[in-house]
Amino acid sequence: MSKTPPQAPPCTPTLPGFTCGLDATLRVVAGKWKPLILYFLAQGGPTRYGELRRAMRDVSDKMLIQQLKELTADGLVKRTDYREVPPRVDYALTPLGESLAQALVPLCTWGTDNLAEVTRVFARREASASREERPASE
Amino acid sequence: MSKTPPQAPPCTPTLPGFTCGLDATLRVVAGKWKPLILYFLAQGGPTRYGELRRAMRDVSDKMLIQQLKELTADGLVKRTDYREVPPRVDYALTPLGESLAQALVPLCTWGTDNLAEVTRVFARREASASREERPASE
DNA sequence: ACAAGTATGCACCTTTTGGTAAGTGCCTAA
DNA sequence: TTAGGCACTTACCAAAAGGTGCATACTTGT
Repeated sequence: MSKTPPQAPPCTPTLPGFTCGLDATLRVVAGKWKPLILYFLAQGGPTRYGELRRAMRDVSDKMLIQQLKELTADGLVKRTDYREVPPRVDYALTPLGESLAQALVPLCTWGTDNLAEVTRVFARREASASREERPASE
Repeated sequence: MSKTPPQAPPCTPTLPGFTCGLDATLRVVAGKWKPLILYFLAQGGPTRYGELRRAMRDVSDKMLIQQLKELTADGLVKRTDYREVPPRVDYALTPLGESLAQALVPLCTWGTDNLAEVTRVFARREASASREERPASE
């Protein structure tokens, strides 16, 4: 028995509109930046918009704002607008958001632990990607 | 200065091409079906293509095949082709894939635990979505 | 006066993603 | 003979995701 399905994890099938709990979660955190935002907020505590923005490089204003809005609407983060003269706003996790951030920790750990393999994977992907673009030799 | 990161979780910043471990992981499992596939394989052991297909309703051949291909190329699942007359192929997790599946467990748990909230979230999303489509009343 | 920073909003556009439908080759059941 | 299942493959398309850049309203710094 080389592979023994260890034990049935809590992936209850036949839920309302979801395939399973994982499916439900994934739909909530779908979006290029949401998990990162959650995780970021989980580490630094309440954070101002600009800080977040600078911390997560490669994110555009539009995207960050949009994702923050959704997370807020979904009750995962709380937005505080101090209604000051130069605008000041900060974002913090709600309890719900915090619990989700906790659930993300193993993924982060996995990524760090297997960074070597992941890096190789991406090297391969990009290699084949560029091969497709230039069918003719270098 | 004012902001003290409480304790540094395993989200090592300044990695090769990734923001952090979480970022790395997310890029590997990006794709509407990948986490589900991994999770599914983690539960059921080696599975034939058709079984997977039927189990994950709402997935098209194109998508399932494509994602399985990528997962295979990325070393997360192993494809076994029995080269039989009516084609027979099955898929199983590699050790790497298995470890990633483990890391997904908390997400699944979160989803099941917070199913009520998640469901509400989606109800709200769809409500506002339809409101946008039909600016004028129902 | 002018640039810059603050937190957004908005219009426009490209890229990516995902879906549909058809086809392939081979075999079995009716 | 026709139908259907298997495990895909391909071409074509629509929708979603995401990016750029400009605008806002106000203040501070030069």
